[in-house]
Amino acid sequence: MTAPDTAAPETAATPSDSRSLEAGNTSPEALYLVDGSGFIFRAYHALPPLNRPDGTPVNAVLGFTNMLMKLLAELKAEAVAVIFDAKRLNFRNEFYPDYKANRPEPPEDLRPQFAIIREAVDAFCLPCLELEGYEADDLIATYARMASEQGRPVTIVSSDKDLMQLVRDGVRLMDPMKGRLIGPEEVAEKFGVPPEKVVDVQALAGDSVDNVPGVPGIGVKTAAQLITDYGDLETLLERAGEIKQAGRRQKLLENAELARISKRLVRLDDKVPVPVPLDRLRVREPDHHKLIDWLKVQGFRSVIHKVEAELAADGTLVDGAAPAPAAPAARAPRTDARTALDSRSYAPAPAPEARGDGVVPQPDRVEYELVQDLDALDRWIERAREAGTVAVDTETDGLTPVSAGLVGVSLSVEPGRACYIPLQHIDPATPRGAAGGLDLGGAPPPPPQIALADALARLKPLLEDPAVLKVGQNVKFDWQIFARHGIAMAPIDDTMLISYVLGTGLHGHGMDELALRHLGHTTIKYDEVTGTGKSRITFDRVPLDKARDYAAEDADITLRLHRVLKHDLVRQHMVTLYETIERPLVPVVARMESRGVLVDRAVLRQMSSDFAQRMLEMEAEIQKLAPRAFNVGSPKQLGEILFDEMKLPGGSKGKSGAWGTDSGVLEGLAEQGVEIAQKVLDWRQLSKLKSTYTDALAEQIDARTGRVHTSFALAATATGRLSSTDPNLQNIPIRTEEGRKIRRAFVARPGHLLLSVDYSQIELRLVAEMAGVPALRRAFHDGIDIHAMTASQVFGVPLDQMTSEIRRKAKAINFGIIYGISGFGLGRQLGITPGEAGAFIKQYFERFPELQTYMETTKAFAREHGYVTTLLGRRCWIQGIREKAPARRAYAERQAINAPIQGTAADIIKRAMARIEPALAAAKLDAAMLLQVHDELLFEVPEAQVEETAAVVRSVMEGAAGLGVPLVAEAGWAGNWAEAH
DNA sequence: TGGTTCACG
DNA sequence: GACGTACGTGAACCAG
Repeated sequence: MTAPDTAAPETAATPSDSRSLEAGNTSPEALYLVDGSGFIFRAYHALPPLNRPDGTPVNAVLGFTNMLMKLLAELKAEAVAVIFDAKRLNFRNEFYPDYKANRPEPPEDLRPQFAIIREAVDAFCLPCLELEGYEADDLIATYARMASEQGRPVTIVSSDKDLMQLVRDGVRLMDPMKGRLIGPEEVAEKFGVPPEKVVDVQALAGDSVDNVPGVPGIGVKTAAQLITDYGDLETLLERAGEIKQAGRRQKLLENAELARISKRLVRLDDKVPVPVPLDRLRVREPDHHKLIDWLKVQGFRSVIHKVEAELAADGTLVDGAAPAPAAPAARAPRTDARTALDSRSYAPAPAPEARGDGVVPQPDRVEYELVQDLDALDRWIERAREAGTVAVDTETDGLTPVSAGLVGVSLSVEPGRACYIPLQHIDPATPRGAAGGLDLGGAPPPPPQIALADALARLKPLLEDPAVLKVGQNVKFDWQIFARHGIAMAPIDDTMLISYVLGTGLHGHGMDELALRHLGHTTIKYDEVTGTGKSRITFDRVPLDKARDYAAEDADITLRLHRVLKHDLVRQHMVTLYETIERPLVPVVARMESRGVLVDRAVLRQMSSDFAQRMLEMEAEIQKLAPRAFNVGSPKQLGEILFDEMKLPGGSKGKSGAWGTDSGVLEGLAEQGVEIAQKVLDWRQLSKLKSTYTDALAEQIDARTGRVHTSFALAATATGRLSSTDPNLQNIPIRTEEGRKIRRAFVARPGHLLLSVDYSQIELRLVAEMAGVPALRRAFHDGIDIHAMTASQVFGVPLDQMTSEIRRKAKAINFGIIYGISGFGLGRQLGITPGEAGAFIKQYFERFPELQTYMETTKAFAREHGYVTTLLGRRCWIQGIREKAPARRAYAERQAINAPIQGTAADIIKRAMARIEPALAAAKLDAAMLLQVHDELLFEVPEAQVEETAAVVRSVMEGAAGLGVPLVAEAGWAGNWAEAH
């Protein structure tokens, strides 16, 4: 295929088009070459699904149209060509068939948009080019060379890094999404070599996206170093024997030919036969009737409005004749209003998991089977074995993994095809209490289903088969259910965790949300199946056909999500984090939850009644001090009493119009001798302890295990931390003496002790490491009191003259650094004015300039990419970092500062957790990990093994990161948690 | 359901 | 100079 008939620049162009050049125009005409193919995908991912009135998907078309308008309006380009890839195969495939072979087919709803996008180019009267046997990039390279030789400036509009090799003086790259210009300097920054050597670097480093092999084990950094040292690829390969590092030398010697092939793959051909002469690439005034008609067909009403508004502003009547085709400048409407595409450039970078390329062809129809006999089950197991990957989901009669009964299992091995195996269903009409297999006479018989034991006996070998990958959504739950039936599910993958790794902080990772986001599929909701509220039934009472539709869909969707997300994981280079940090944690945390922690109910009960008693007394006193009776537990009423009726000073109202009565406010009043304020504070503390801890915790003790089983959420936080719910065991009191008592109720079982090991100052150590602050690093190396050291440096007080007051200030600043410091926040913490706090911060940064640089660099990175990264490579997406409102942006910037620190600490303890179990096993120790509290791990240990266990755990924790700054873990043990610290 | 408060790291 | 604040969580309670 040559130039497509939709473009028709040859027929429309007249000799007059090139007049300005022939007339010897003094400023040579700038040429813009638009990488159309690259754009289609960017536009597709940037916009949500969108259909035109006839149902045809057009989200990529709209994105593309907006981009074209913006380009023409903002750049006032005179010469533009939009260039597309012709076909999947090109000359590169002749000598390397695998080139781009890992590129999946484009998504189904993108395919029809390719032709429409060419219509768009035509509607704007722009040349639309492609060349069979070559890629768009080759055409771009050729035109760029031709124009460059005529001394014309060239701008390549693309975000494809493969085009960076074309950059030179007079040829620049423009990233249309970010609006960033890329010249030789930026290329050198990215590749570590000047543009003309980019191909050599790429040839060595390879490219997994395009399936360019490169030399295994050599990345961009190493490649740039080698090319810089040896000058070019050929010289390097000839002299590879001289390389000192044995591994690198061997790799290069072995893979020299691969590198040469890679170079041929990545080097663009700048001498291809162009379909349209260079001087015909001109912008012409679009035919507005035609343009608007076309926009109408697409249903792009907002674009039409903009075109019309612009034409009216220009005095060009829509009804009037189109201006002469020879008009040299683009007359496309200016778009001041933010288009959908515009807004992308202000929003966070495109979601990494935005599905690129239809990895999963979505089925037109689904086939969900009810499996009620062993033959059918065996057929499914066989299919799973053949496929090597099976999505698994369990249905239970409860949400608590330690007690929920297994009701059924669903499996899927190919998109659109799944089964549900009911195992413990009962007839919906069974009277409550008659379940459980006991024949109480009146109960109707259960529906036909395979006996639980028989089914599990067949499933066990499959679920434990090392050659079959079991995929689940929140697979920790299913793992626990199966574990209770003697099945150790492995190996596993978890779509929720993959999604989390790709989009930490970007969105939720529940299945319903993921199905909608990636598959455009609305799932059947659990509530629709079981009902809600009082009339909710347990899943074992759901009629089988309904249960099948719901449960099989879960497995089906999980499998389809797995294909999409696994692919994105590779593309986003997040495989390592997922496989080394997140996935190994699933069984570890599952075991922690299943073990639970022993809580002494008697201690809690005693405390509850003690608290209740004291609260009653306090409340009586409070009422006596108040002008009238009120509800002490109501902040609203308290505020009215204190500030409206008692007219106390220092009150301020929040945005909801209510008086603030938080502890800070009450403490202020108490200091002035307001008795009621202190009493309310005391009452509140007890109220909190009683309702949130002593009462609630006692209720959470599981009837069958006698222990408390929290649930650790693996994909909940924006930084990579775990969180704990039902109950939250990560916020058990410790800071006050009264609260600390609650920890005495957390005990070890007979013959055991609780061992607590926690990282000392891990976040501050990470700051020292990541920001590279020599003074801080040295202090940690030397084991100096870090806050005192900081105080000494910032306030100029020698260590031996340090006072606790000065140290306290330095400590507050150190913490402030971790939180993304602000004068206001620090001032509030220290009880000084924001101005005074600002002066401290300034002094601090003068002493530790690396910190300020680090913070600025981090913010700039977040602004550019939309995310920040931890030391182990986790990406934390920061919403609002490009917000114009200063307050919101400042908030996002503080998050951007904090996330890499908090997130790295989270990564490190996760890695330690995964390593501790094998380390204990190797040392023949029987300790059991029970809880993780961000920088602390709690174990239940046989008394005789405590010291040895402490040593093993400390050593694993301290060695979990391998940093320059030492990590220190401290251990303590006792019969209860309060004293183990 | 949203706002407030407060427990933890 | 305005913006409205320290970062990350979850649970209980009140009030509408």
